[in-house]
Order: sequence, then structure tokens, then C-alpha cells
Amino acid sequence: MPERAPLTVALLFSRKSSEELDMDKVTAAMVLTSLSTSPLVRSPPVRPTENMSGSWKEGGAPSSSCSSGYWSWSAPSDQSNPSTPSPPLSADCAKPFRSPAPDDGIDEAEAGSLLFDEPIPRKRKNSMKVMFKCLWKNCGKVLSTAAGIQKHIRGVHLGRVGDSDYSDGEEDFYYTEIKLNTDAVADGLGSLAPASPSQSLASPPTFPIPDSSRTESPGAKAETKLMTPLSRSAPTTLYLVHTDHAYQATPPVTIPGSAKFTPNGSSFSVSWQSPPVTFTGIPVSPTHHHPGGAGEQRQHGHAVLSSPPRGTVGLRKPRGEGKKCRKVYGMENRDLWCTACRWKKACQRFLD
DNA sequence: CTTGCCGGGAA
DNA sequence: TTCCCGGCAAG
Repeated sequence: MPERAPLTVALLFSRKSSEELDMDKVTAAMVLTSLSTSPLVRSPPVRPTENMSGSWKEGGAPSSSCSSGYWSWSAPSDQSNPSTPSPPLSADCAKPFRSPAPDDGIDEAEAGSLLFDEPIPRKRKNSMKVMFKCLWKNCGKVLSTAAGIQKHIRGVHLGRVGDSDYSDGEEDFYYTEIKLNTDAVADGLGSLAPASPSQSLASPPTFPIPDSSRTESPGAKAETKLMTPLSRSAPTTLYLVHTDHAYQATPPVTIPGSAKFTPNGSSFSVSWQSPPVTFTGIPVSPTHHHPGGAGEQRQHGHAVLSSPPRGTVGLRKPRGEGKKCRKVYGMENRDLWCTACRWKKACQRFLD
């Protein structure tokens, strides 16, 4: 149904070559972190035989076992004490057959087994909303676009002025992609969204979340009155920091309701910005929009941005530089390409 | 020539 | 929806 323009948000990961080597250990930790969202916590107390249970028998997968790894990357800082054993959630590399492992699925922590990594071939069927969270110390800023968070980091943390300095890719280390599961939040708000006839396609301004303090203490039990991670039956947004990208850059999303979920005891505030506006143009260009400064990108009411220099040639990408899957792996290893490349679409792995 | 990928179509 | 390919443009 999304009849929206592509809106290339792009520029998620610039180039990663050196960190990929010593990323092993960090990746492992990353996987653990992403596992902190237990499916049991949010499933109804009846027959915890939730969907995910090692039974993804898809059709394809011609390669031998598990033709996918994690293309995730992690950030230097660490927040949220990783001490909550919970069943794995992002069990991607499911074994279609073989291995009578009943359940569980000690996820593989070796992301770089086969040549390189690869984004998960098939997305789970989850209504996920991606956001970008600043990992800087004491700053849990969460934006909805990569460009926004990069600008935020550049301007606020790195000190660089908003413009005149093109994204070096350095900001990539200070923010991460967050996916919040909003399968039921939409429901909670489904009864509220249509109730407000005032704004239909307008931009949802910063949500007044009744919680905006993320006290990260090793105590690990800051909340015990409102909801305990086990006694919460009502569905809530659960987020996991597993990063990956599907084909086509993630578009800005409109997450309704309060986006607050505390896996352990840390909550973060969400300051919403940049609603889904069709912005047809080069993804993140050094060309400044306004000589304003750092950390600004929103449009209220009447959007100030009009159509880009359209007219002649539609909007063909200026041709990406750098090697793409095709060049890297070659035609003979086509099954190693990212899905987008395989389908002759814009590469998602080596985006420029 | 090769490579990236848009647009369109089949399954 | 996933998957593929013709064909074009950039290099």
C-alpha cells in the first residue's frame, strides 16, 4: 500500500573494512544485546509456543545451511547492562531442515563465517519501525532518519558545524539503528489515530512522552511499579538494536503512541522529528539547507522544501561510487550478493 | 565495453 | 509480496 516515493534515506553505513575485523567480539556483544528482547515477555501467557521456534522452512536457500549472516555493526559505547538472559529473538539463520534442535537456537555469533556478511535475506514479518539512536554518552537521542541523527551527532557531539563538512562516516560509530516493534501499539493507537480528524497527513510533532529520563544505573531495577518485564501482558513496543537493512532504504515511519520500552531498566526518550515527507533528491548531500546550524531538520505545517530540480532527467542516482556486490563477488557468486543487487536494484550493502 | 539500477513484469 | 530482467545511462 505504501505509495510513497522511494525517498532514499541511504547512507547508513559508509565503508567498513577495518572495523570488520575486530568487530567480531563486538558483534557478539551486539547480538547479545539484540537478544534482550524476549518473545516470552510479550507473548500471551498461553502456550508460549510463539511463532519463532526454528521452523522457518522457506522455499529457497539453495546454498548449504544458512546462507546468511549478520551485517550488523555495533557501536563503541555500551549502555544497558547486558545481563538479562532471554530467548533469542532474531533467529535468522534458521535451519530449514536437519538438526532436530527442538527449540531454542543458540544464535550464531560468528557473523563473518562465509566470506562476508549479508543482510538477512528475508525479513521477518514484523511491523518494525526503524529509528536511529544516538549512542553518545548521556544522550539517547532518537531520530527517525539517518541523516538526522548524523547531523545531530556531527553538530552536537562532534562539534562540527552543521554544514561545510560532509559526513565522513565517523558519525556512524555513534549511532545505531533501532527497530521498534509496534505490532500492537498501532492497535493501541488505532483507536486514537482516526479519532483526530484534524491531522491526517500532517506531521506528528514531537510526541509528549510522559517519560523523558533515562537513568542508566547498574541497579537494573528502576521500574517496578508500572510494569515488570514479566508481568506485562499488554503489548508494548519492544525494540531491538539489531541492525540490518532490507532492500530499499528504510523510509521514515510514523510510530504512534509512546515509544518507551524498558528491557532491563533503562528507558530512553524519543524526540520525534522529521515526519515522512517526500523528499526526492540526493540522499544526504553536503549542500546545506539553511545556514541555521546543527541539529535542525523539520518542517512544520507548510513544508518549505519543494520539488528538487526536476524536469529533465528524472531522478537517476548520480551513480554510486565504490564497489558493489557485483564487482566484489563477481557474477559467479551471485548468491552472495545482497538481495537488492541480485535483483538489479540499488545496492544496499555497499551503499556509497 | 562494463557496471549500477530504474522501471516494469512475472510468479 | 518476492524475484527477475530489459534496457538505459554513467563510466
